[in-house]
Amino acid sequence: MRRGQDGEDTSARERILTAAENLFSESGFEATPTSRIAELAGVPKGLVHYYFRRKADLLVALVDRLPDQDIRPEHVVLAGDVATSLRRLLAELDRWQESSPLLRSLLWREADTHHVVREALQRRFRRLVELIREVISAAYDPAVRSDVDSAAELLALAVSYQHSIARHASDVEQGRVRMERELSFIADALTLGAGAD
Amino acid sequence: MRRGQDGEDTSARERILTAAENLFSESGFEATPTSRIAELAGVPKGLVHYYFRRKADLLVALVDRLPDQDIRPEHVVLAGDVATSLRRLLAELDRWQESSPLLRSLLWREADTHHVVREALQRRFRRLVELIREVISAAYDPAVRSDVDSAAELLALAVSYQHSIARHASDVEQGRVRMERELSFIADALTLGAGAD
Amino acid sequence: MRRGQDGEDTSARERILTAAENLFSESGFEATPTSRIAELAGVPKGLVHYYFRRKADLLVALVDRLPDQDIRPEHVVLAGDVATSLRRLLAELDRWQESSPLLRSLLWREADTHHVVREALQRRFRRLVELIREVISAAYDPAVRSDVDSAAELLALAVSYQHSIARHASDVEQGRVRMERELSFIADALTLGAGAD
Amino acid sequence: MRRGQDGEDTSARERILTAAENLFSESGFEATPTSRIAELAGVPKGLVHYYFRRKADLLVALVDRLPDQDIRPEHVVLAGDVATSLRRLLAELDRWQESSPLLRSLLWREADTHHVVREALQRRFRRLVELIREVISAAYDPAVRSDVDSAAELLALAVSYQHSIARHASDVEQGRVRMERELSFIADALTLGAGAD
DNA sequence: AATGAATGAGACTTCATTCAT
DNA sequence: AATGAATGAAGTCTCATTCAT
Repeated sequence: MRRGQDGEDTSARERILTAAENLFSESGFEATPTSRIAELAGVPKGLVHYYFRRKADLLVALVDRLPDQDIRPEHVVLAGDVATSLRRLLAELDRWQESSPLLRSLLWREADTHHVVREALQRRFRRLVELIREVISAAYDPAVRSDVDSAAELLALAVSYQHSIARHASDVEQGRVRMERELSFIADALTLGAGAD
Repeated sequence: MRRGQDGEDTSARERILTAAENLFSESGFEATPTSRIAELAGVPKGLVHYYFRRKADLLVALVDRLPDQDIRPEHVVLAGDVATSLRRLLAELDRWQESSPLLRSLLWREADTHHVVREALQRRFRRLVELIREVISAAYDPAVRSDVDSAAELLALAVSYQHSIARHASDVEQGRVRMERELSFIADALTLGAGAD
Repeated sequence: MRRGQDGEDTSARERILTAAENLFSESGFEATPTSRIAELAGVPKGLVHYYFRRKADLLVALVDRLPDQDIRPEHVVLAGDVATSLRRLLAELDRWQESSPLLRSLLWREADTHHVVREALQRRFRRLVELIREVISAAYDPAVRSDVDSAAELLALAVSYQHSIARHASDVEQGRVRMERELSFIADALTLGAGAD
Repeated sequence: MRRGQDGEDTSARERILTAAENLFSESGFEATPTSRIAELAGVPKGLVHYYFRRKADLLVALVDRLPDQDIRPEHVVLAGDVATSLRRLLAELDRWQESSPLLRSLLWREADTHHVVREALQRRFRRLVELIREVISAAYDPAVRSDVDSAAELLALAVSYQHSIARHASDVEQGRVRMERELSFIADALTLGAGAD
């Protein structure tokens, strides 16, 4: 089952986690039996509990496995153009989240009852706000501090909320349009706010 | 049936729904046994299923029972003062949501797997956006249409999101502060945007 | 609900029994909830138990309601022609059973566990054998007694068994053909047997 | 798993099936709780559903387990003596059915509602008719074809019906006598029929 | 290391039956 | 006489988890 160092044939443990991620996202943690995880991962039922003694351990491992948000602000910032900078950041985030269907719903879902998840979620949200704030600051020098914070939070909300309001194929494009409008609104607000000072 | 004489003593059916609302909010739909609902409502287990054949019917009934958002924009709008108008609207919303712990988490949680809930949630979100938009429009005449839409959506997100990021007692105040900042940001943006046209 | 003396609108009690008869025949006694009986009869659930305190009482009442086998041998016998006489008897029986879907399956089904039913079934089978025997005897004088008995039983079996082997529309005709052949066989046997003595 | 050393101690799965067979025969499928099956088999309740996900699967497995009717006509036929040949066949069948209390009642009982059972029953009945027909044909050459068919069917009915009319110990002997009479009747009919041709 | 049989607690649900009205 | 709310026992089935191998 295991390959030399980073073989194509992912390890059983990894396949279990991926199966769990998909099923949890689809039906929620409680409604997903470990047997279905084993089935989807193509491993015997016993192996799931061999690697993860309790079902909740899967959640913990899933959170640990979340990819680090390694976007460097420098790579997306276009000095003097807040709107474009933010647009590039969002594109980057999109690519990065694509790999994890988990993020879009599971995290928000289970945050209420699993504190491991809640903490991860809060951490990630804070990091997201920070990232946006950095991009705005870098792209737009004279910004008033408090303005930047609010703008960052609002945009972070817009990004995060994608998952609940717009969940089905048909709504994705609509969600994108909405976010573009909101991004413009915020960017304009910042620019004008500065000019008005 | 269990009324004393003033009919104030809520009916068994109602007690069951309230128990379900609280327990679902606390632990989620799947993780809440109907037996615990019966227990909390103080009724025999069979009665829960007498009124609600399947467990999911409780969710449907809960959604049906959601109080109508009967806030009239006229009551909160102060002409010419967008920020204050919005503040008054939010205060109104707060009072109105207070009665339903359900709203703050359950709806968002179960929207993924229960389409009845998802639809209700979307309906409510649309209504919320609309309400905010109306208040902004009423308070601030020369507003450019598209600006208003984005502003309304962003604020609606901020209001709605309350539930996930800031869930525990200690965070409530913090959330309120954040929302006040965001509200100001949006109101300023609108005012300035108009001036800049 | 009740009409004067024998009005068209059958009494609630009768409607319940008919509903029970149909549902029991279809799904068996155990698998039929009294609630579905009430539903089919168009009466409130409570009324079923008002008339029949225990569910098993329905079975008893159903057995009591079985129409008496009031076929008079004289009416079907053609002296000297056993085969035709039996054919006419079977036609008569057919008409008589038509009214009771119950007979064709329920009785046999529940005989094992409900002695009321078993006794009724045995009574009816004995009466059937007797009837056939009488017809044969009347149509065919010199018959040897033991022969007649066997012939009667065999034909009774053929008649009774209709219900299990041939149950669906398509098989009914086939069943009729089979019975006609068996009837002829038996009639021939009797005739020849006599001649051979 | 529970084998001592000689593998004679039947497996848990087998014990469950045997328990189900007995209880179903006794009280019918619907009226038998899986818990009582577990109890009689001496296994925990969960194990019944581990092997047979749904209760109806027990019925399917029971039908699959039915012993094949491997009686070879050659072994019972005495050329030229139809009655004796048939008597020997019936004796053979008796011995073979002895092992399965199931056959005598359950199959007929549940055929109405479980098509798996109905199909098995029909298959077995056809096979029984065929077997009898073969024995008659082998023992009695000049037989007219249609006669043989009817005779075979009638005797098959007599054999099969044993289960309902004569169910209790006291009736068994009586049933045997009846069948002997019917067998003789049929055998005579065939012999005479041939002579009369 | 890995597996699948085994377990038992407990979930949802159905239902005959009772009873106040 | 008639009803439908109410009850609780019991049924089927699921599932996380353990364990011998």
